[in-house]
Amino acid sequence: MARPKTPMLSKPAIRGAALTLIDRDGLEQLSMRKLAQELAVQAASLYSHYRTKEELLSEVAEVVTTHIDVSGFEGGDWRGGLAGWARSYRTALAEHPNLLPVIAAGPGRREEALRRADAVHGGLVSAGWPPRYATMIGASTKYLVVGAATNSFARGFDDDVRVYQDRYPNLSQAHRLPEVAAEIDEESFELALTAFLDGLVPVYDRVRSSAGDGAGH
Amino acid sequence: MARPKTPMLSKPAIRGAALTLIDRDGLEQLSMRKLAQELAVQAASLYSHYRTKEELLSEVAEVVTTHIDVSGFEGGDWRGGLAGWARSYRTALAEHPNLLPVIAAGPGRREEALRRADAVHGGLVSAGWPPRYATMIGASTKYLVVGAATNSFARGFDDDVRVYQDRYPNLSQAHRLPEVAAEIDEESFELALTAFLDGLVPVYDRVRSSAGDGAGH
DNA sequence: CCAAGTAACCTAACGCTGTTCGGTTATTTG
DNA sequence: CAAATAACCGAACAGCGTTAGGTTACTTGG
Repeated sequence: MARPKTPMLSKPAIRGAALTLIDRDGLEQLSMRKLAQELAVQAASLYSHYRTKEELLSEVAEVVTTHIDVSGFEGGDWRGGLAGWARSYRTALAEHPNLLPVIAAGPGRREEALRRADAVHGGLVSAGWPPRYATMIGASTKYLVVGAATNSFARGFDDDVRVYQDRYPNLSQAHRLPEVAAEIDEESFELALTAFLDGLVPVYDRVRSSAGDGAGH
Repeated sequence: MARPKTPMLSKPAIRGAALTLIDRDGLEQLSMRKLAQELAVQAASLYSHYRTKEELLSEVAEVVTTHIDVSGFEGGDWRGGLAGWARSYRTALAEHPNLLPVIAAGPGRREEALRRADAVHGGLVSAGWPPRYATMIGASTKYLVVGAATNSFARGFDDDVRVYQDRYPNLSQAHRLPEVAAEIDEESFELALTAFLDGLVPVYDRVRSSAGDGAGH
């Protein structure tokens, strides 16, 4: 075949098929050949639209990143803004757990990811945090989200609960049954987020009361 | 060549060479052929000692895991125990950042990783936390450590600071310069850990004062 | 309106990957 | 002392990301 009358491929179509395959079969199972097959095309044709597989994955991650909400900082509510961002971030990752390694690899040059990082930083500074703290708090919150997602979705423990049964008495196996695993993950994340934000309040007060001491930026 | 008089390979030797190559060239650059070459051997010979590359990587991760210290829980000091575990965990990851994806993928069936998870859980329960909270706190702390390590070492942002310069005014580029990046990472982690532990104290008091209400396990 | 250029597909191939097979020989076991 | 096992080898398999070069449709400049 040569060039078709109507194009068979487009960046959105490729992205969509890639995300579908990743969601269904896992990140490692995605190959350019399989992806091409899904699109009824030869693998080499994909390179007319994306220069490398990495570039494609980056754009797929970008799409998912778009669903992260950073609007909660309005009105100077840094606590609510952070909590909303963190929950929305975690939800976005939860919807495409197999894509996590790509997203966790960092924003790189992805516009949407950078725009959001910028918005969070700006929201914290507007609420009164010194820029240096804003950087650290943004990073810390992301630690929590990415760490939680990694542990939850990367199948942290082995599926076979019987492995732990006898040898590790403290790993109460009841908590690791698949049925409750998701619930535990959710609660752990909420506990961590709440404790972290609670622990940040006195820091905020301390930092604010000593504003101008040279503790800023 | 056939079977040599004295064995050229051993599991520790293979593990060691693998870790060296991973540290030097990165996880993706490690292939069975390159590893074999480093050991002056053919790739197929490695399969006399390890069934798959995955099994090898798991054992390499196990070695690194061994350096994580969980001894700080003695005397019922859950706060000190957690902090010590978290810092030691982070340090172990920092020494072999390229191995992080393997370790973050979860304990799987690695003995050392499981033993440590068990020890942390036991330490928390001995200190008075209900088992369910012990599970969540262990998970949360790991979130922080793994998240921090992921963000720090996965080259979160692009090396070229100029990319951000104009378009994202809030991402104060000074904080992203390579020279201070490590410092920021360290401080962010400490801030997050301290805030998290501080935020946990009131939860502890609350949970303890209502012991026997049915809030346990 | 036609020529040149570009875009979108193709087939074929390159060098790489993890892994398996069958062969050879040294050591261990019954 | 025979049989089994362990530890190496060379060669090969299927699959990977990617590139080169070919063919044809659409778009653009003169």
